[in-house]
Amino acid sequence: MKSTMKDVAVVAGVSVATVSHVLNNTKHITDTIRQRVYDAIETLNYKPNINARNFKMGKQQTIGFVVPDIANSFFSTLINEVEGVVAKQDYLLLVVNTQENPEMEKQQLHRLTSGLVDGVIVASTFDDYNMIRHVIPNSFPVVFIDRKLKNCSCDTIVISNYNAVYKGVEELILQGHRRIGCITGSQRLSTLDERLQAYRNCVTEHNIEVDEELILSVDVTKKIDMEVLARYFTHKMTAMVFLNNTITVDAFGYLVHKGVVFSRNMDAVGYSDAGWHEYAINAIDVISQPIAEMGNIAAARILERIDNPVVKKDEIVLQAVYVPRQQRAPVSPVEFPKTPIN
Amino acid sequence: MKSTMKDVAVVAGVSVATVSHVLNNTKHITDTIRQRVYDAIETLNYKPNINARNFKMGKQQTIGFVVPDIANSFFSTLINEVEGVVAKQDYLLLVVNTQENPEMEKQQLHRLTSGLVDGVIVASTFDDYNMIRHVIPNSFPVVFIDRKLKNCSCDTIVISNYNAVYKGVEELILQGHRRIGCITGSQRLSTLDERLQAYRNCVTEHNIEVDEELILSVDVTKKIDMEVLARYFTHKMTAMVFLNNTITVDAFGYLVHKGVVFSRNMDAVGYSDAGWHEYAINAIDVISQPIAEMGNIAAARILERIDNPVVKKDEIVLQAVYVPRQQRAPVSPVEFPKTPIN
DNA sequence: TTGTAAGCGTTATCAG
DNA sequence: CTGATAACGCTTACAA
Repeated sequence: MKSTMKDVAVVAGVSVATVSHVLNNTKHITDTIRQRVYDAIETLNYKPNINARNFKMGKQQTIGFVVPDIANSFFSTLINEVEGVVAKQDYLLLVVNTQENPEMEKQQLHRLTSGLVDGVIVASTFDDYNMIRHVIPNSFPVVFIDRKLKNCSCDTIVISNYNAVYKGVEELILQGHRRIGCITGSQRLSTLDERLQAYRNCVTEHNIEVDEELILSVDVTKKIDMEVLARYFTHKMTAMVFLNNTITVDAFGYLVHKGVVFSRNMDAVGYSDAGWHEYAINAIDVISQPIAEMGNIAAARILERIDNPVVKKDEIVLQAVYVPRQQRAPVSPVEFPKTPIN
Repeated sequence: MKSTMKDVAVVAGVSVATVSHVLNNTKHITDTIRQRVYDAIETLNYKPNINARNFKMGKQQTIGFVVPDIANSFFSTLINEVEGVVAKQDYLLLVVNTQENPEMEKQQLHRLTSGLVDGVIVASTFDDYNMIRHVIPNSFPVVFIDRKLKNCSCDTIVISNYNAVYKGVEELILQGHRRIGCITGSQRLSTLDERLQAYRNCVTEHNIEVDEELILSVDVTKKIDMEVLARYFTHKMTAMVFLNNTITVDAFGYLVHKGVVFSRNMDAVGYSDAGWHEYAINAIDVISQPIAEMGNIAAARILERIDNPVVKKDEIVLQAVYVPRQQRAPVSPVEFPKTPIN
């Protein structure tokens, strides 16, 4: 049977108040009594019921982090960043994984916000706050991250990739490329849409017609099917744009496997993030997102809102940056890869 | 101000008991009253305080999962598996990340087990239960996973890699390789030690002297430093063994980058897991761990222990399997890679 | 310095 | 079918 504070009090021959006070250092207690209490705790193997405490105090010292895909390195680095910050303030970060499933996200948000955590950071799969408004108590501390929701008056921290992608594509064009492929994803549209739009705009604004066959949309929660890639790469593109980290890893790996040597047979700009080895970063241009910064800001912000709840929309937009590879090897732009790709 | 059940009762003109009953479907309530309650809930925007409920019930419907490195695909796939199982039983899986830090693990275990969760699955950084015994209440439902602890009478589910690694190394030897390098990690020793031991034993038992220079130990929580790899690969090995997934990714990437073509210049056996693209799996032999099975078993087991706490050690050992690549290209065994590695 | 007792929001046991 | 009310384990005025 679990022992309670009352048991401890009895064994120590004091009152529960005293026990509570020695546990929380909230009043000065004689050393002798203090010792008696400690002894009693020891013999009873007493552990305070944190749940009773939280209930009484109305505070949990926990923060929830809702992510759509825990296996994506973008989110796992984010998690590590956030954890680093909140742990310092003695908060426990509870991570829940929605698996890109809106229904799950709703349920999990509901549970987290009804007493499990003091505040929650959400990388949502929804694009409209009205879809989840009813599961979140009014003025509950929430920070949305990575994706902006419509009709939402919560703090939101996102990364704009428009300029970076535009710059990256433009660079490819300036190198002479005309057939530039682009692989995007079908999920989390608001983030990927912006990037795809940058690609489209950049191409068009450089007087190249957008060839829809060069645009491939894949399920970013799965590995890309090799057959799909094989079919796609028959379109004789001389350069590629990969619109997120998992796409980059998969497509890059595929192409290398097929004998493509980047910077020679083909140019590419892709996403780096964690999980990447330097060899790849040196082979292609990358777009680097300020993940650490976003994590830090989100963590700081949620802590602030917990301390000081306030109904105020505050939207922070960080900028991804385009990082060209160091030594861009000379490349004959319109030349088709020497090693056939298929 | 947050509204309570009492407020709802007042607005609906009923008693708190009634409100509770309509909320929990625990007694038959007239439709009219039921509707009045629903209306009151609606107008007050009432959400039950889950914390008060949990406190009262002594049950959380949550399970904790303590992992050392959330960014490692081994653990993230495990998380997804476990989540799949427990979610079906209406449990919320709370993932906490210890970042391979024993002190953090201890604190987090302490907090989780003192009321936050009903049971906990732990991939521990400790190797001795006595180090954490005092933070876990007696007979609290715990399932250890991936790593076995000394002095521990909890359920434990591990994967034995000895046979698989032995088989893999043996295969390399049978192919004619004599200088077989091995990269291992300095953390989570009990798991990696077994694998390293398999390597050593296999080599020795085939009358090859173990060359300590061929064994490299790296920090598995970081990317492997390229300079370290460069130095290491001067030792003219003709085949490699990579003892976990992150090592495999890093070293494989490095070597490919340096122009090595696996199955031609070099043979290797490594770890696959998620996060891998097929191109790599086809290039080297892999050791495949039954991650999904481990996750499912662990989840089922913790649920069982929560329902029916029992002090009984039960140790389950799953077996990793060696999976040779399909078409092993002809390879001149002792030939040094044509492309210099450095 | 220590003890008494109220109360946090629910659930559940009784009566009505 | 519905309503009082005790109880869960703890914190915290306030009293002694």
